[in-house]
Amino acid sequence: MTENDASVQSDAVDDTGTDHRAFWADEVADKIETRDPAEPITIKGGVSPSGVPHIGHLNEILRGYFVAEALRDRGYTVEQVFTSDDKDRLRKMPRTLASLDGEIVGLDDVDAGALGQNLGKPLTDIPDPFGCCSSFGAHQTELLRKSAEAMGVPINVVSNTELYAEGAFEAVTRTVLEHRERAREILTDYQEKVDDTYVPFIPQCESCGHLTETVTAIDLAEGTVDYVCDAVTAGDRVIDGCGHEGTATLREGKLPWRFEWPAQWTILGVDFEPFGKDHASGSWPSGTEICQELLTTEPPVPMVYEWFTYNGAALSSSSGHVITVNEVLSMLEPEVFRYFFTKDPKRARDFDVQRLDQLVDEFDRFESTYFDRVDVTDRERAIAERAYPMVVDSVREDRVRIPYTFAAVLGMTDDRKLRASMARRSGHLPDDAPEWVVDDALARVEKARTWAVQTDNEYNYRLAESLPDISVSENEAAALDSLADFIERENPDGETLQQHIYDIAREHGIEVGDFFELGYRLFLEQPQGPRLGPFLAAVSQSFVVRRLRRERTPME
RNA sequence: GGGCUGGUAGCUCAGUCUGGCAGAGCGUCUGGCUUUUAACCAGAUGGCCGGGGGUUCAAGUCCCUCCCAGCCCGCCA
Repeated sequence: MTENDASVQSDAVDDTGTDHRAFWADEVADKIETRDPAEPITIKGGVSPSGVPHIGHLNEILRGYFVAEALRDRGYTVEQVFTSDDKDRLRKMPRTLASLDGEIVGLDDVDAGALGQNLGKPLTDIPDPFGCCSSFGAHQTELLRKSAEAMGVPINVVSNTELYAEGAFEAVTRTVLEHRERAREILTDYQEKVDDTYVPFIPQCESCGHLTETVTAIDLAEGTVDYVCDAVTAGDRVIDGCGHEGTATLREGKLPWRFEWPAQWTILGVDFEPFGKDHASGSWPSGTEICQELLTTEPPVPMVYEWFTYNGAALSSSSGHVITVNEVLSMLEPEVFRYFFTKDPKRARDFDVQRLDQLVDEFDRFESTYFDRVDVTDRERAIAERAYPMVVDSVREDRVRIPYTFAAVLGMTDDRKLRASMARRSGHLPDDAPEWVVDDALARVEKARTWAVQTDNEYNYRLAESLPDISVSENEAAALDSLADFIERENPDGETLQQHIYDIAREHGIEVGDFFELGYRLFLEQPQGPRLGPFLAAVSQSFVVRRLRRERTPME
């Protein structure tokens, strides 16, 4: 995230002398570098902000981020821009929406009519159903901006609508219309339904505000097109036009996506852009051809990324199967989620919430690799050396990570002191750790706790703050008292205590399993739990003793 | 139908561009005093590298072919 330590700059040139790079972002950076780009180097991403922004959209930001960092590390000035393609038409109702604080809501909870009555218009010409932004498009763009911010990626968010309004597209639009014959020819190689009537400009009806497609005349001298506001098809449905016949300037409308994308490259001078596999065999090749033949500019260095799935199924804004950046960051530290994006973009990846612990463990290992604390392959080391500094806010070797599942266990109490002391007593936090290390380590507890609650998995315990209502036999009572005495007297470590629990159970003729269960019920109000000895050893001694004696004193 | 991208251990994935002993983590199993108890440690287990064919001294890796999944070839991104 910050300046890299010069000592870890890795040229990653292997001993065969070829320029194979361990980290994919360096391979991309190589390609950009060989084109001798003007500074600042421009890296772009972008989405049409019509549904709830989800973690898949983050590819457009994070993939570029790592390339940007790789280039910055080589001394280049890099600007990362993100176009919100907010002049796009709203073509159907999203199933869910998100408030500015990332809360997902159904259509019932907002002024859905604001959207429904405005199908066919640009997103930025539709009122915000939440009423908080200047338009629905602005609201959606703000969500994306906040996602990038939450991920700690500095990007310049550019509104497409504003680019049109300030005339940034005008020259390119003119060029495209001048060469509309050639434009049509190019497109027919990629799309079947491009016919003689195709015009690469979509005017906006001055009467109803819809983006319409029936252009009847083009006057380039005047810089206008005439149109009829006919119905347009959007997906499987038809959006009616108002029938108005009018004239639009080249700013009063937009380019079709296939032209808009290369136009953005040209206007913004884009050197690199990552895109999803949906573009790979469609708008990317047509876009490059349009760039080179019509606009006589060079398309950016491309990179295709595979899509994520979420809990095994495709992410889909329209169906509502989404997980937002906010939701992820309630369960993961930002650096862990950034780490997720360092993995090979060409690989389809599932974001599996049930197994977030695995991702976090992997991150911890990645961190340990950087600090040379684990035995790994050369390749793993090379990637960690390169990518780790880009992933964390600052490189600090004395940082301590509590294992994620154990952090979830610590979430059994809300008491910060108790969390810290349990972490210390269990050996996951050094006694002399400075305050910032403790804060940092414990930051994971809330995240892991949220994960445990959300997935309701086996780490979702709650420390019973008051004495659970359970009955114990005389025999069991004696055993519990004896255990309490032992703990009070010996202050044993976890393993000693674990051993002693067995001994006491046997001494009192209680089934070992039953005695453990009793212990779990007493402390967790559940029949099972973590290894009881180490667990009780980690909790405050006086609390444990009182609880074992079934005293109704409040927790300290 | 045509094209693009993937398919490696039970799971998550490295390794494929540039051919050289099939890898890691997790899980599982076993052990850690007479002990089922989710956090620890040690060891072990784990594979038709999607199938088949070819090139090569040597193929997970290169070539051909087939199967499976996703995407594009309408709109939109």
